[in-house]
Amino acid sequence: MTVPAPPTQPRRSDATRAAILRAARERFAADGYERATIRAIAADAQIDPSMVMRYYGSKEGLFAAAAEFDLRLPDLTPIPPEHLGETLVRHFLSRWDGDETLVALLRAASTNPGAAERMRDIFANQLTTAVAAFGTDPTTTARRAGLVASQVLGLAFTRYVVRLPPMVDTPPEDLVSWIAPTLQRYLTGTPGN
Amino acid sequence: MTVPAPPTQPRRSDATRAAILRAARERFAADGYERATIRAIAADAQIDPSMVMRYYGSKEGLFAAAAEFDLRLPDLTPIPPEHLGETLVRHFLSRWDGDETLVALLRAASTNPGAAERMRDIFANQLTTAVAAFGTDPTTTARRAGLVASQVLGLAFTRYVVRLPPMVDTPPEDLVSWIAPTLQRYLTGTPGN
DNA sequence: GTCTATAATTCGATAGAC
DNA sequence: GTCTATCGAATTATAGAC
Repeated sequence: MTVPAPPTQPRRSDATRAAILRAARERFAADGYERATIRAIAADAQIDPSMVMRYYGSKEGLFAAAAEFDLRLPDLTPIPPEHLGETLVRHFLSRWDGDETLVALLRAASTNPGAAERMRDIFANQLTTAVAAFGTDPTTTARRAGLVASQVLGLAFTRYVVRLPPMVDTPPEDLVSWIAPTLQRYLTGTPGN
Repeated sequence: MTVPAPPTQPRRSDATRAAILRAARERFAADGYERATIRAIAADAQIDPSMVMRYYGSKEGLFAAAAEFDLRLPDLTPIPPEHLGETLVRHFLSRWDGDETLVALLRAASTNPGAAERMRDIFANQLTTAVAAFGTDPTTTARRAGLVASQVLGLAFTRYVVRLPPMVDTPPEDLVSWIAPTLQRYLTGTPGN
C-alpha cells in the first residue's frame, strides 16, 4: 500500500500563486489599479502573464485576492479608556509598515469602484465593530468610527500616498503623540469639547 | 484707420476652452486621471476630441490646466486664536462644495506622480504659509501644517472619494463641531496634550 | 502546467482636408 | 478653427500547441 497523501497536500502551484500575489500587491500599491498591468506583475513574479489569468481569472479577480485585508484590530475592551487613542494610532502605524496591502487598497479605492466598496466594508465592519465593543451610546458608534477613519486614512494618505514631507519626516512616536488625543476624543469625547 | 482691438479681446474659442475645462474637471473628479479619457471629456463638452489636443497639447497639459487650484485660505491673523480650527474646517467644507477641482486633484494624486506633486505644492505653500502667518514657533510650522493636512485630506477622502456612509451622512455643522477642536490643537496645541 | 500567438479594444496623438 | 481618418502602441483576455 502506498503512503496516503496528506489531507491538505500543498499543490505545486502554491508557490507561484504566492509570488503572483506578492508582486500584485507591490504593483497595485505603487501604481494604482489602472497603471498596474498584468504583464508587469507577471514580469515581477517571473512567470508568464497568462498564468495570472489562469489562476485568478481576470485583473479584477487578481485585485480582489491581493487586496484581502484584515486591520487586525486588537480587542479594545480590556484597554484603559484613556489609552484607546494611543493604542489605535500605534497599531495602525505598525500595521502599515511591513504590509503594503492597505496602500494598494488606498490607491485603488481612489479610482476603482470595487476597491472603494471594499474599503467601505473594511472600515464599516472591522473598525465599527471594534468601536462598538467598548460600549458607547450605540447611536453614536458609526459616527465615531467614521471620524476615526477620516483621521487614520488621512494619515495614511498624506504619509504613504501623497508623501507630504512633514508627514513622512515626522517619527512615528511623534505622530502618536499628536494624533492619539484626536482619536481619543473621537472615541470617547463629545463634539465641541 | 481701423478701430484698434481691445487689449484683451476675448477670443472666439474661449467658450470652447471653458467648456473643455469644465468637462475635464468633472471627469477627472469622477474617474481619476487614467480612466478619464480625452474622448469622453470631448463628448461631454460636445466638441471634437482633436480640439482638446489642439488647445492643451496633451492629456497632461489638460490636467494641469483643469487642476489649477487655490485653497483661498483666509488671512488667519485677525481671527481670534480660539476660533482658528472652526474657521478652517468651515472654510474647507464650503470650499469643496461647488468646486470639484480638489476632488479631481485628490483622485488623480493617488495614481499620477505629477498630480501628487501638485498636491504637495498646494499644501506645502498655501497651507504652510497661512499657518506661519499667525506666528507660532517657526520650527513647528511645517509639522502643524502637515497634521492639519492629514485631517483635512482624510475628511475629503472619506467624504467625497471613498464615501464612507457616516462621513457622507453627517451634516456639515456636526463635522465642524467634531473636527474643529482637532485642527485647533494641531495649530496651537502641544503633542500629548 | 506552461507558453506562443493573437484576437478585440481602446487610447493618446498626428496628418491633413476643408 | 473644425473635423475625418488613422497611426502606433498598449491593454485584457482567449485559443490552442506542446
